[in-house]
Amino acid sequence: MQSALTLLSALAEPTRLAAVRLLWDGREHCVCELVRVLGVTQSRMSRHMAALKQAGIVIDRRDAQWVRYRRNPELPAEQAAIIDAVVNSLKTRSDRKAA
Amino acid sequence: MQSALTLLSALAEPTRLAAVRLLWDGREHCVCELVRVLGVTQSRMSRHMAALKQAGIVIDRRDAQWVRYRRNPELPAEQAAIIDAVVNSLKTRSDRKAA
DNA sequence: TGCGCATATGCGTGCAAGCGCATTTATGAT
DNA sequence: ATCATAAATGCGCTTGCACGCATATGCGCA
Repeated sequence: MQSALTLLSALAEPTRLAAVRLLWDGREHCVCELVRVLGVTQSRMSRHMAALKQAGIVIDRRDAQWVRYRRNPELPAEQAAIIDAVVNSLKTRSDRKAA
Repeated sequence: MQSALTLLSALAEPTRLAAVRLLWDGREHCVCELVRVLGVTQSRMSRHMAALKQAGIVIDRRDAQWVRYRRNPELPAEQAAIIDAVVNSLKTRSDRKAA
């Protein structure tokens, strides 16, 4: 049950959920981009990305002065299914841009 | 995004997640049964069930001195899909009884 | 070497969540 | 009426989380 709780806790926060939604396009995104798009402070974004990484949801890669985050390709299928369902639920109506 | 966050926050707590797993058999369960099965105090269980009800995940029904909870049949499909995925992930290996 | 951009982190603060205990409220049985 | 069982709730406490600010670290370029 622990892994499910870890996953759910990681997703149950607005900034992190928004970040996961963005990262779920399968591509890489640097922290500075997320900061710009989501309109949050840098330290806040950095910490939340560290939390998502800690939860095993994303992985990071250093690229010059940037750190690029992306969806963890080794995420177990059962957990990926949960996130897919969550992200899918965000596609509904006004959720496309609403906070 | 709010409804997804509400749902995720409700599930991201051990006692509530355990309760949801039990209730996801589709049948009714009174608080006293959950207290016994999950081994938690009565006030704790009562509050957590109130939280799940508040989140729209379950509904309750008074039956004599008991209050019977069950899965909310009117839960939107996108949200039900999330919970289904979560509950399904709990079926893996040792998660059957582990806390 | 020195500068600038990107990212991480130490620190202190405020707030919300979860808890147990005790009590109250419902309901039914004797 | 009294009592027993079930459930909810007021209260106070503790803890963990998220936050911003300031600073440190990593990296490339001039």
